[in-house]
Amino acid sequence: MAFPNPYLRYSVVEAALAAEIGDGRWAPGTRLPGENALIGRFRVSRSTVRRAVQNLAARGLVEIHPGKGTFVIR
Amino acid sequence: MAFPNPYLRYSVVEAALAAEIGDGRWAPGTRLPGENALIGRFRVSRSTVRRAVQNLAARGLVEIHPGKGTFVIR
DNA sequence: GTGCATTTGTTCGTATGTATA
DNA sequence: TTATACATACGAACAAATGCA
Repeated sequence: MAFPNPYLRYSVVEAALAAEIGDGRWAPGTRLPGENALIGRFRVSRSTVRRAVQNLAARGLVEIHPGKGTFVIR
Repeated sequence: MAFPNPYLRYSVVEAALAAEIGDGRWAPGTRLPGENALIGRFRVSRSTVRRAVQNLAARGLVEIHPGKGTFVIR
């Protein structure tokens, strides 16, 4: 398929976070909510949150720092 | 069936790992590569890897420890 | 220096849905 | 219909890195 299925949970989470980063809801350098917070907010599992965040990292939107958190790049 | 079909993917993975254990590539007590590593190495799905490894466990070649890994017995 | 809490990393367990032969 | 195989998704446990009191 050419386009990712928008109903895939990790895609939903990823898109929501990417949109908020694009909107400037989080300034560059700020920390994203942690995995537990995202789990609560999106009502998904940790693995789903992790997949979404790792996709954002692969897209260059965030940087993940183990033990510290995930930070917005731009 | 008396003999497993060698073209079944899980049998291929199972046989490869069993051969490597028999060859001593992994000493007893060492940890096998995790499921994700085997997925990448054999280019199969997680369920296929899991089936292969569980067959090895049923044969007494490995011991599976959830949250830790899979370890060679002999 | 020690211990604890927080956060991300890793690994296996399980269930479900889809596609294929 | 059954068996294989893949992907998604949830959960649990263990582990490592970090920061702070």
